[in-house]
Amino acid sequence: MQIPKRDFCLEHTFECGQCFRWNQTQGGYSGVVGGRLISVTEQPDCFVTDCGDEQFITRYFDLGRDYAALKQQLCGLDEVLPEAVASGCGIRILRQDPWETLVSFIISANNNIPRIKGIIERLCMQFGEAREQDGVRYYAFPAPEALCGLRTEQLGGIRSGYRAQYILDAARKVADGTAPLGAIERMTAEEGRVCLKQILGVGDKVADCILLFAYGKFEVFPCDVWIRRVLERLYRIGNCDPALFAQQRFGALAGFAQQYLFYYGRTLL
DNA sequence: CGCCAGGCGGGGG
DNA sequence: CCCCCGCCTGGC
Repeated sequence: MQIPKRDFCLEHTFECGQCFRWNQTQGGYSGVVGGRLISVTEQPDCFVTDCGDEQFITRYFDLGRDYAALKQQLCGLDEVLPEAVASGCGIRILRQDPWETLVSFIISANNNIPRIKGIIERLCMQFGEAREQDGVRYYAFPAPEALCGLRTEQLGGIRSGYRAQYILDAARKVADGTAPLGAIERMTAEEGRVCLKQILGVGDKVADCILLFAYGKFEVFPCDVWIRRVLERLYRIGNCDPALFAQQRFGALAGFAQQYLFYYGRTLL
C-alpha cells in the first residue's frame, strides 16, 4: 500500500514522543502496532507499507485529515507557531490503542525515551504473545488480562522500578471495568481525564497524552517539561497556568500545537 | 560520586 | 489548595 508524502515525514511522526514501538530501519521504520509488525519504507515519490489493511493504516496515520489546512490555521495564531510547524512539518498524530498508550505513558513518567522503549519491549517479550511475520519474530503488547493477576515482583524483569505497581493497578482496573477504556471514546476530554486519573501513576500529563494519542481528543494540551520550557522561553509566559493559556490560545487545535511545539523545543532548546 | 530524565503520590503547611 | 520531597533505573 502506498502513502502520499504530502505533509508526512516518518522521523517527525515517530520521533515526536507519541509512540515507543517504532524503530528506524534501512530506508524507513518498522513497528509493532495493533498486534502486527508493520514496516514503512520511503520511496522517492511516496511511502510504502507492507500492511495491506488500508482501513487500519488510514486511521492509524490520520490520513483523512487535511494537515496543510490545519498547519495554515495554526500559523495564523501567533508568531511562534510558524517556526515550530516548519520544524516538524511532517508530524501526524497517530491513533493508537488506548490500553497500550495508557501503560506506555505510565512508564514514561520521570523517565527518558531510550529506557521507556526498553521497558516496553521487555514487557512485551515477557508477557505478550509471540508472533512471526516473514520469518521475523515479534511480540504483541500484552492484554490487561495477561497482567492483572501478576504480583509486583513478577514484573521485576522489565526493570520499570516503582512504576510496576502502577502498571498492575492499570491492568486490574481495566480488566475489571473500573477504568472503562472503551467508554472514554464517547466521553468529553474532561470526563475521560477524570476516569483515567483513577489509575495510579496517571496524573494530568499522562492522562492528556492518552486522550490525545489514543482517543483523538485534539483539544487537550499535554504539558511536560519541554512544553514548559517552550512556554517560558518562547512565549514568555510567567506563572500563567499552561493549560489555561493553551486553551485560550490554541482552542480545539491545542493538541496539534503541542506536538509541533514539543518537536520544536526538543530540537531547539 | 551526584545529577538528571517527557511526573506522580503522599504528606505537611 | 499548594508546595515539596522521594522515587526505580540507567546514562553521563
